[in-house]
Amino acid sequence: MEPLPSARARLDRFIADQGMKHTRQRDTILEEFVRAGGHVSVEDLLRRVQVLAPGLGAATVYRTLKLFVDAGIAHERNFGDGQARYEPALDDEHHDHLICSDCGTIFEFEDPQIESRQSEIAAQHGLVLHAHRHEIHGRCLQREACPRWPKA
Amino acid sequence: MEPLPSARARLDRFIADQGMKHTRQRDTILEEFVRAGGHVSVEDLLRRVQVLAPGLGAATVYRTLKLFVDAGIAHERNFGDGQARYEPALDDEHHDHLICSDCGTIFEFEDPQIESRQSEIAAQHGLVLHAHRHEIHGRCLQREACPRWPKA
DNA sequence: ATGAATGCAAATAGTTTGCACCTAA
DNA sequence: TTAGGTGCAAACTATTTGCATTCAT
Repeated sequence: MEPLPSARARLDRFIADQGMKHTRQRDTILEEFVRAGGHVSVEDLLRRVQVLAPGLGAATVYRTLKLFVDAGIAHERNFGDGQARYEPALDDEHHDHLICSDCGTIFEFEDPQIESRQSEIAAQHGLVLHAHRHEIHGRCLQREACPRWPKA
Repeated sequence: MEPLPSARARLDRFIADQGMKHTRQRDTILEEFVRAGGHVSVEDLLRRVQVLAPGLGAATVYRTLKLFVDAGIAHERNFGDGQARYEPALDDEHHDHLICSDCGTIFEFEDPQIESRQSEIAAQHGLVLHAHRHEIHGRCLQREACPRWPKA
C-alpha cells in the first residue's frame, strides 16, 4: 500500500498546481484514509476522522475523496451495495477484488493471464482497453479458516 | 436473447408457485422488458411501458423487476453510473460486458479462459466461486467504424 | 369475498450543492 | 486581503415503503 509520505507529497503537489489550499481537514482525512488501508466507505471514514476532528462534516469528506481521486491518490470502487468505497491508489500495481459473500472479507488479486485476455477481447471489438472492473464473489470453503466468520 | 414465450412461461410458473397473481401490468412490463433487449434502466423501461399503459407507476416497475430477478428471468447490473440496469436472463449462457466510454455502446463477451482462471483464483483464497462481475471499459479504435459515435 | 397488486405520495439512503462564515496564503 | 475551504442544511437522485383502493382468483 502506498505510504503516507508519498501520498501526501502527491496531494500537496496537486493542490499547489491547482491553486488550491492546504488545510488541516485534508491532512486529517488523508491520514485516516491511508491508515484505513483500503475499501473504506465514506461513512466509515467519516466516523474515523471525526475521532480526530469532531466538527468535520460529511460534505468535506465527500469533497475530499473526490479530490483524492482527481489527484490520483485514490480509486473509487462500487461493489453492488449502494455505497461507494475508496482505496489508496498505488503507483504501479493494479488489482481486482475477490469478495466473500459469507463474511464480507475483500481479498485483492491480480492475474496477468486475465489482464492480457482483456486487451485481446477489447481489440476484437474494435476498442482499446483503458479500464476494467473485475469482481469475483465466492463463499468460504471452510468457515473455521475464515478470520472474519461471525463467532457462533 | 430469451424469447418472450419462455420468459412468460417461467414467470407464470413462478407466480403460481408463490401464490401470487397474474396482472396486466406484469405482462406489459415483461413484454417491454424483453423487447428492450438488455441493459435497460428502470427509467427507460418506465418510459417505454407508459406508452402502452399510461397510468402505470414507477413503484410497480421497481417491484416487478425485482420479481423478474427472483423468478430468474432477469439479472440486475450495476455499472458505475448510479442507476441499476436489467437484462433478460438466459437459461444457459453467461456473459460479461465491454463498454465503450466514448459512445456508450455495450458489447457482451464470454471468455472460457477467464472463467476458468476465476475459479482457480477463488480456490487459492479458500473460496468457492459463486458469481462474478467483469467489465472492460475501452475506447473506439476508429470512430468512423463506431455505429453510435455522435455525428459531428 | 379476500388477499395480493397497484398507484400515489411520503420516506430513505447516499451524495451533492448553496451559502454564510472561516482560514490559508 | 481574498480566493478557496468548511460546515450546515436544504436539494437531489435512485429506490423503497405505507396505505387506501382496485383487481384477480
